[in-house]
Amino acid sequence: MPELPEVETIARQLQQRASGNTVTSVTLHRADVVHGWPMPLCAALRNQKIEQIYRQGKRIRIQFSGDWTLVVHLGMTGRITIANPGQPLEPHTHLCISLSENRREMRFCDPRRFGAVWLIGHDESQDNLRHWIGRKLAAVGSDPLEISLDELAACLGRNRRIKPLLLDQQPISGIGNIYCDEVLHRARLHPLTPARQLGRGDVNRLRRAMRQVLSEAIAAGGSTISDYRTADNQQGNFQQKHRVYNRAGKKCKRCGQTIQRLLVAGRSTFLCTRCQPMQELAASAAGVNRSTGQSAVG
DNA sequence: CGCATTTCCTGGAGGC
DNA sequence: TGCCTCCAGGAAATGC
Repeated sequence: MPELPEVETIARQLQQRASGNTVTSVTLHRADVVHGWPMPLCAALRNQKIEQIYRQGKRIRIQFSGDWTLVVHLGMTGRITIANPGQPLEPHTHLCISLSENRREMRFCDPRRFGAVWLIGHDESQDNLRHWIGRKLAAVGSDPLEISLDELAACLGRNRRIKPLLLDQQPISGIGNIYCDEVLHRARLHPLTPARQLGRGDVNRLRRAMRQVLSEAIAAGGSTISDYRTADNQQGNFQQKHRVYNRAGKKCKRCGQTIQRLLVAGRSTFLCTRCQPMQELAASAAGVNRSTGQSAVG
């Protein structure tokens, strides 16, 4: 399940190995992985130079000369790899972009097809993005590695539980089920804690936990649970450092308590109830930002 | 508004 | 060995 660290790892490798290349040809094996504007993608990208590849939330943006940007969402099982000439096609390879340098190919492969690609203009208007890509995908939330304390506090001033809020890509983009649980354990917050209830100290801990967990995971090349591979087709290593995710029944690496599994927002949720107790309502009253408590109408 | 549920899809795991 | 069922989940749509 590619989340921020996996997507960042892939984007950095692609930027290093593919940018500067010119596209010599494009083969689309499955037309329906292209969402949005019904654009002749292959023709549009041929002979265009790849200017830059970077991450935005969980998406990879590939910027071409000639005003085109290819946005890729890897969904659950998506991969983008750089293949050498003659390397056999993996099953479920949907899009191949041939590169000028050493006849290599950039390949998008996605067995479960929860992923997709969109071709948009560099400066596509928000109206167009909403229309062709969808409201949620058009909106870009704050990056968990760059969000300020005040911004994070503002995101949390909602009447929602902390886990569904972190999984919502609208306010904050990049965290998925695995890193959500890892971050909440590191921050010692119960996944069902009402976000509005968090005090300044909690928010600070949450922000620090996000930065620590995500940057350590990037340094480890991401987490390989099943399908994830880097652009060089390597596995990540961070799964060995998971403290709660997929560890139900095992001992908490911090306190030794047995890790529990819950269902939150329809997702498997792993936590240590000793490290992440559900706080009493009264206990947090002192730290709550009351100024955001009023609901603005109109 | 928030939240649970369902939908899309395939491969891997477990039961018998 | 083989068949069956269940399960994983990102994000959208739907209903309460």
